[in-house]
Amino acid sequence: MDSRERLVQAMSELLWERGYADTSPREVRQRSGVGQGSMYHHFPTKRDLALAALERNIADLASASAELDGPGDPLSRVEAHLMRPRDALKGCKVGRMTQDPQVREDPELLALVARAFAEAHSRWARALREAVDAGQFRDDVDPERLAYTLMAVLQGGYVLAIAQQDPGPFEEARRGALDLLRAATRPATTTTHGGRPGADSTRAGPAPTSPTRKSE
Amino acid sequence: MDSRERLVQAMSELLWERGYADTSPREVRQRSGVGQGSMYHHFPTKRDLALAALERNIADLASASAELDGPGDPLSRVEAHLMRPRDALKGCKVGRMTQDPQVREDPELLALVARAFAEAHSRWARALREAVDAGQFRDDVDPERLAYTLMAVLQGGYVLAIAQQDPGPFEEARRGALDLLRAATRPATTTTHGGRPGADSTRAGPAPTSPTRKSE
DNA sequence: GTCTATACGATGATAGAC
DNA sequence: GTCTATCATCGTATAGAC
Repeated sequence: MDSRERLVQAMSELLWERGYADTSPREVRQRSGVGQGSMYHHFPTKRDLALAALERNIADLASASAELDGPGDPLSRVEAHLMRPRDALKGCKVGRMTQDPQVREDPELLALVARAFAEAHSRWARALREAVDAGQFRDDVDPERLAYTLMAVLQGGYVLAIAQQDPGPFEEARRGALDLLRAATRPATTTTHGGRPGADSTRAGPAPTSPTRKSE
Repeated sequence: MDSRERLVQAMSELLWERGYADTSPREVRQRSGVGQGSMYHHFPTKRDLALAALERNIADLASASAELDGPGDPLSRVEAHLMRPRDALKGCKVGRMTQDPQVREDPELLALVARAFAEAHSRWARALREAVDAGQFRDDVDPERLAYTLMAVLQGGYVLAIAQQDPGPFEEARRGALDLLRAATRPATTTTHGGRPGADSTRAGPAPTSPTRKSE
């Protein structure tokens, strides 16, 4: 692995762990094992390195959220992506950037973050719209709005988990969102299950796709 | 206003705006107008000042969330607190601390944040439990879990808003949560569904609402 | 590309006079 | 309590040799 790659890798990790403002070139050099001269040869400023590292982190995030576009029925994809295993105490590589004062002040860094979230939103919204169109949700569900809600549950779940130093609140927060989502699904053929929603982990079977039209 | 108070006030604002790690004693002095000698007389270290300022910010937050315990029916209190006017682009005074690397590394600062969130959670959960007990929700709603979900929507909504530099995503995220909440309220009249214990309790909440759409 | 040496302002204080 | 002076270290580079 060459120096440039090691620098980007180290900075990507540090952006995740410590953010931008409180990460010094010194830490990057120590973690990467790259010397002073090499570092400033490849990246004239700390900010240039951060740009490259942030792009890397954003690409990671985008590839994870690609499962929203995957095969299977749309509601299952949404539920699966919501409940996908995540390290709550590490938080979101990209979401963290929004809390960094020096990122907020830097239009170029902020624009990358804005773009990443806009793309994530559009993936969530598309899957949700497909679910509505397939009759999996009550047809008064607004997919774009709900997409923001689910993204917020994840981003905010990280905040709660870090505050308590415990992944529990994150897991509960998204589980509660899943419960609510299911309350907004269109009634399936026979809903006689009596327990509280949430005993099962993810629903993978074919959707309750009843093509009945709205009755209001 | 004396020097001590001006210092705490300035630091409280800076913690909110820039966090802890990236706020320097110099900035505090400039904003407060207090001199070097005075500052270190009142607060031997930056951290001591931050402790006082964070306690102040936490108290502010607690007094805001007191409306969850207020008069009125519980579901209305929950909805009102969820939708209370908030400056999305400023974010949460306390939630922001969870993203500050130097706060995360400091057990005492982190403990204050943990305690603040634990208390907020218990207020949300109590109001939600009252709503369930009053028959305002489907009785399979888990109040503690839902409390985390709603807190996460707010905390995460700030992240989305800051990322886009637009309060819109925050407003949509919480509005979507409100829509889902209402989908989980107990229907007004009994459905064709078998008798549930307590299904005859008086309803105090809003109509058997369906989620409202964005373009209502 | 990588190394060592150097620079200069900012950070987070401490010392001691008034 | 407040002031000014001083300080060691860090952050963020730049210069120039190899």
